[in-house]
Parts: sequence; structure tokens; C-alpha cells
Amino acid sequence: MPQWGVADIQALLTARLRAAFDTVEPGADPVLRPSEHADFQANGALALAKRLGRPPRDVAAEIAAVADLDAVCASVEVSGAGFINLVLADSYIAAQVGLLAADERLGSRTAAEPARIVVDYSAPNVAKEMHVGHLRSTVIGDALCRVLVHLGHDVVRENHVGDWGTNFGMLIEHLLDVGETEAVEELSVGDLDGFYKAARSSFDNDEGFRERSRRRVVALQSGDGETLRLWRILVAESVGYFAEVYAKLGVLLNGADIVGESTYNPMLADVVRDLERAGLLVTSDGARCVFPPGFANRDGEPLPLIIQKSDGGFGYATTDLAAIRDRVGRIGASRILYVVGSPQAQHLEMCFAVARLAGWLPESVEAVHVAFGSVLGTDHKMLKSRSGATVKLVELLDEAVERAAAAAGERGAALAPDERARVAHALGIGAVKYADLSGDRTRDYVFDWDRMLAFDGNTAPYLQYAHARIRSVLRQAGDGASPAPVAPSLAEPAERALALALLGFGDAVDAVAASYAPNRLCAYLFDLATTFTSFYETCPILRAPDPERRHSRLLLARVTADVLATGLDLLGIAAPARM
RNA sequence: GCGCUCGUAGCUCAAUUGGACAGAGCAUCUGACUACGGAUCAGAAGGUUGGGGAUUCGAGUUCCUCCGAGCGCACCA
Repeated sequence: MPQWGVADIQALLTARLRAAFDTVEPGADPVLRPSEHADFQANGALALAKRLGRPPRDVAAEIAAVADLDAVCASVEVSGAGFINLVLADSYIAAQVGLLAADERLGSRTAAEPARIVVDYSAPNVAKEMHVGHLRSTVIGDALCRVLVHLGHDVVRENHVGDWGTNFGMLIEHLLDVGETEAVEELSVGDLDGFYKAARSSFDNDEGFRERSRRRVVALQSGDGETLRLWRILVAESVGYFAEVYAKLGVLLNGADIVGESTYNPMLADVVRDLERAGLLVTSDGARCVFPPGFANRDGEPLPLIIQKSDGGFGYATTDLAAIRDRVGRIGASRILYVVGSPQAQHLEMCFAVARLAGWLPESVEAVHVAFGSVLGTDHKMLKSRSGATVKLVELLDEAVERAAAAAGERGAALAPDERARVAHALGIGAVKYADLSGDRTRDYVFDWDRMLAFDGNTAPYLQYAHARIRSVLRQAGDGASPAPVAPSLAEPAERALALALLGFGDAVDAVAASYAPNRLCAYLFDLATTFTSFYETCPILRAPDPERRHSRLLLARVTADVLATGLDLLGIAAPARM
């Protein structure tokens, strides 16, 4: 444990307690947890006592007596059934906060073993509107990328854009029918849905169109030059449109991250060939399939992953397998995250299973489905617009900004118009993102404008407001805006509570990375903000009783603002200094 | 039918992965204002964690079984 820098307090306490446990039974786990009854509690004595056939409180007392915690804890007591309650010494907390204040990382650690991690997220489709499903993938994936990068991992973002497949026959023919310039015009203003639906309609109602589309698919797949040129027009227009949405959303994704399905086209034949050689390929009803063990269809028969359709074409499973090979082989990923909706769970499991069978996904490489639930309307059904159509993502984002501007009302009247606009954008987009990130991602969540834009409760605007208010105090403090790091005074309970909360930032960031759960950071930030406002009510900062305390409280305020801003940034949410 | 996910306060969500009396926020009710930004704070009330059973010192969490919801189940991605 280095003497400089902020300590990993949980790790430190665990190590000290482990040594004490070893005197009773070597190898026993202290099971340290934050506690409502003290600062931390160790539950390990209960399990140990059970194993030893001794009274739990006796075992706990024996451990507490020998634990080397004098420098860190003010009290170590046995409580309840046999819990060991730890209360940190104020002097220790103060010293740690002093170190935290001087630490650029605010106490967040770097990963012990940095890894190359591919994160597959967003994945919109060419010539198709982005909707709320893409919102979730984009927002969650982006937050995870930011956190993993912060922890020192080598993150490779990949946007698996749907830019290939049988649909493109129909889309290209529709492009020709409309006329190139007219089509570009339509797509460049973002009317992807109108374009797609018109193509679909022709396909469904016009036999001649249908036949042209089929021939066009063949031409596309065989690399016909003119067809490819037309295809590129569709891709370019759509990608330009995606970039606008990403800019509006404020995510890291850019053109360099786009690795569309078409990228893997040249690799598909190899996938078939190598599966064939490995003896995994079976022909069933004319289609070439792999039957990974453990999957059954509705009749209880083995469920195939279709590698090559009976018409010779490839489906998305083949592309996904090629992508796995590419990510492991060329990129050298040791972990691949798929930020994809829960309904795809079985498909991804099957792809992973086949890739393992084929040896393309070695045991050393982890493939994780970072699944998420659906976005529901207040009626608890899949979110739809008034007309019953899917909600366009851009319209949703624009509405968020408009509503935020309306909610801000006259409060931002002192700000210049362009700054007001930036604040409304930060509030609106932040609210949408935070609503998406603050719950358990695996569950469906209800999309409710009033709730997410409220300045009360666990929302982005509440956190952004708390941050802006602190910055305001710091500005008024003049040169106290960046107080020199010292060990703060913790005489008031609210000061101590705030200091302790600040020391939890590193754990919160680690928790996000450990289970790909951004809501853990949201919960931490909300708790920090409420702890701060309690402090703010009871402890005057600018009018503190003496200069030392004024300095100390300014420091606590400054560090709180920094943690809030850094935490929100890791979630991809802006924290304006004034609003 | 099989599989996956889920069911927590009136509403929206937590619960550090098996730990103490299940926590917040809305909404409701009580208090506190010339306020370092009230876009606030303090407090009250609100629960048989869908029902039942099992495992153990200890279960919202694990297992079984019902009830209910959503999604998936071979040539769309």
C-alpha cells in the first residue's frame, strides 16, 4: 500500500481484517461492506463461527481485539449477531480527503490489468430511422466506454452499422426510381423512414419492382460497380445523418468507429469453409447450419445457427461470427462487449457457442452480452408516438431540449442567449441519458418526460443544479475557488458525512466496470449531491465562523463539484458551471 | 409447448451479488424562509418484496412449485 495518493479504503480495511481473521482461521474472508450502522461492517465472523462451531460474537470479539486498525479507525465494535462495526477516525478521513483534493483522478483507481476491450454499440441501420432502441445501446455503450477508458483500458469502439443485406436490393431500386439527386435530398434532411417505407411499399405491391430488387441484390453481392456506387450513396447519406444524431446526443462515436456489416462480407466464405473443415457444418432443409448443443426450437429439436441460407445467401449470424474472428484475431481483444437489447440474448449465446466450438473465441477471451430492456411509454407498452409509429430518436431529442428550455423558464434569464441554449441542451439531453442510465439496465423502463426533467429526485437536472450551485459559491469566494488541498475540519456531522461520501467515488467507478452497471455511479452521485445539500444547509461556507473553516468548507465544496462533474462526464452528461 | 428475463410503498426506481429493522425520489401530510442559487432542507406516513414451500445462524437475492407480464424459439437483421 503506497503512502502517497488516496487509499483504497475498502481494500486497506479488508487486508488488515484478513490478517486478524488469519489468527483465528487462515484464509477466512472478512466480507467487508459499507454499513448503515457504522462506516463499514465486516460480516465474515458469522460464517467463520458457523464453521468452527463457536458463538459468533466470541469469534468477532477475538478478531476485533487483534485487528491492527488503530491508525484508521476510531472504533471497532462487535454488534448484533456478530458483525464487526468499523468507524473511521475523523483524522484519517480528513487526511484522505486532503489527498483526494490533490488527486487529478479524485481517488478513482486504474485497472490492475488493463485490457483491450471491444465495445459493440449503437448499430443503426442504413436508410432506416434511429429509434429509442438505438438510444439505449448508444447511451449505455458510450457511458461504459468512458468508464473503461478512465480506468486505463484500451477501448475499441465499434459501430456495427446495418449496411448490407437483402433490403438493399429494394433500397437501391427505389433510389433509381426516385432519382439520385432527389433521393439524396430526401435522405440528407433525415427522412430515412419515408424513404424506407416507400421502398417497402413498392416491394410489397409491385411484382416488377420485386424482381428488379432480387436481381439488384445479386448484383450487389457479386460486386457490380454501378450497384456498389449506388449503395455507397445510401450509406454515405445515412452515415452523415447518424453523425448529426451523435453530435446532438454528445457521444464519442464518430466515423472512424463505423465497422458496418459490409466490412465482413469478404470474410464470410472463410467462415463457411472453416466451419466445414472443422466438421461443424450440417445441411438441414437446404441451409448450412451449426447446431450448438443446448439450444432447442419450439418442437424441442436442436436449434440451428444458420450459416448459409438455402439460396446461398448469408444471414447476420455469419457476419457476427466473422466479426468475432476479426475482433479476436486482428484487433487482439481480450474482451468483447455487446451492448445489444435483451431479445438478442439467444442469438448471441449461440454465436458465442459456435465461435467457441470453432476455436475462434478462446477461453482467454471474454464475450459479454451487455443486455438492456425496452423503453416503455407511460402506458407500460413499447414506446410509440401518438400516431402509433415508432418514435424517431431525433424528434425525441429535440423535444427533450425544448422541454428543458421551457422548464428552465426565466431562471436562466441572466444568461446570454447562446449560453441559455447550451444549458437547455445539457439539461434536456442529460435528462434523457440519465433516465436511461440510472436504472438497472436489464429491466424495461418507463419513459416519462415530467419525471426525467424534474429538478427534484434522482435526475440529471438535480445533479446539474447541485453542481452549478456549488460553482456559484466558489465564484463568489474569489480566489478561494481553488483552495489549496489540506485536511479539512470535520467537526460538524454534515462535514464528516460529506467527506466520507467523497471518498466513495473510486468504489462507485469500479462498481460500474465490474458489472457494466452505470446505475451504480448514478446512485453514488445522487447520494453525494443530497449529502452535499444537507451540508450546505447546516454549514455556511462563505460565512464560516473562522478562516480555517471557510477554507476547509470551500475545499469540500470544490471537491464535491469536481466529483459531480467528473462522474457526470463519465456518464456522458454535461455539467454547466452556471444555469 | 419449450427457453430467457422479470414481478419490491399509490407511482417511478434502489438494495454494494446471502447480511442487521427492505432504502430513495415523486405524490400526500407537518415543519423551516430577507435565501453562500428555495430548482432547498428537516420530519411524518406509506411494505406479508405476486402466492406457497425448501435450503441456513440469516433469503428481495439461491432452489422447487403455482399465478401474472414481456421477449425469443431456422433461412429478416
